[in-house]
Amino acid sequence: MEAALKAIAEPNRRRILTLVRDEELSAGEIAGHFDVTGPAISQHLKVLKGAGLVSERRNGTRRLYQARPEGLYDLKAFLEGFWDERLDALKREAERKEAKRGRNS
Amino acid sequence: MEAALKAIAEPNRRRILTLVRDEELSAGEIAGHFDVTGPAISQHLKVLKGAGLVSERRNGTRRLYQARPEGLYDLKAFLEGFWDERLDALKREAERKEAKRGRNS
DNA sequence: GGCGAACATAAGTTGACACTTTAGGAAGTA
DNA sequence: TACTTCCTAAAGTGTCAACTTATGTTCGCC
Repeated sequence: MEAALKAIAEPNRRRILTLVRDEELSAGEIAGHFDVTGPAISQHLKVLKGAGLVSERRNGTRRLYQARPEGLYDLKAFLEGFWDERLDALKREAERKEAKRGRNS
Repeated sequence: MEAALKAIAEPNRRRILTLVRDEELSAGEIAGHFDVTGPAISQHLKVLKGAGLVSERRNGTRRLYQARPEGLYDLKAFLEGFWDERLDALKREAERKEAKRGRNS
């Protein structure tokens, strides 16, 4: 999760991710959407791939990338868990107070 | 969302966030769980507060912090949207191919 | 084999950031 | 007021990461 989090913390990488979410694009096509140089995009793609957020497929001299939503699964689970367990804690707290009030009445 | 993402990309800040998720803790109590110095924790708390991930409440000479799950809402929505729209795109793609097959048969 | 296209990798620069030590401010206590 | 506690603010330092230009590397084509 750490790697995925670091990866999507960078705005350009989030943009790349949305670009290749629905369609497979080559590195050059991706780079065409940005102001930075090709190598910069290449490095970003490497980070995204290392984090498991994109897949790479070679086709001749080109490399095609596409999003891999499973790579975000752990992060999604972490966030949802954060909510759920927080709600559970609040619930337990409320029940504890309720029980205390019952004893005092 | 950007700020929240950068904030939780740092491991120590994630640990802080889980520490104050269910109970309100003072800056000193939080710092007690880490090896780094107090000021370092203070800076992390500042970042978390700036991102809307924790609330701060003063009580005498102490400052009490607690997680604010709403601060993660945008990020959660982004991740869920990433899945949902991706699935929609795949569905549309499948339907398009299905229609094409129908015409050719 | 030679050549160009599409990318990746290498090397170097710059800015951000997580940390440190030092100093300052606000609240409680004698 | 003086003193202590708790914490933040300021200033400095080392490391990392995002970018640049320059240099491979791999593939298709003549």
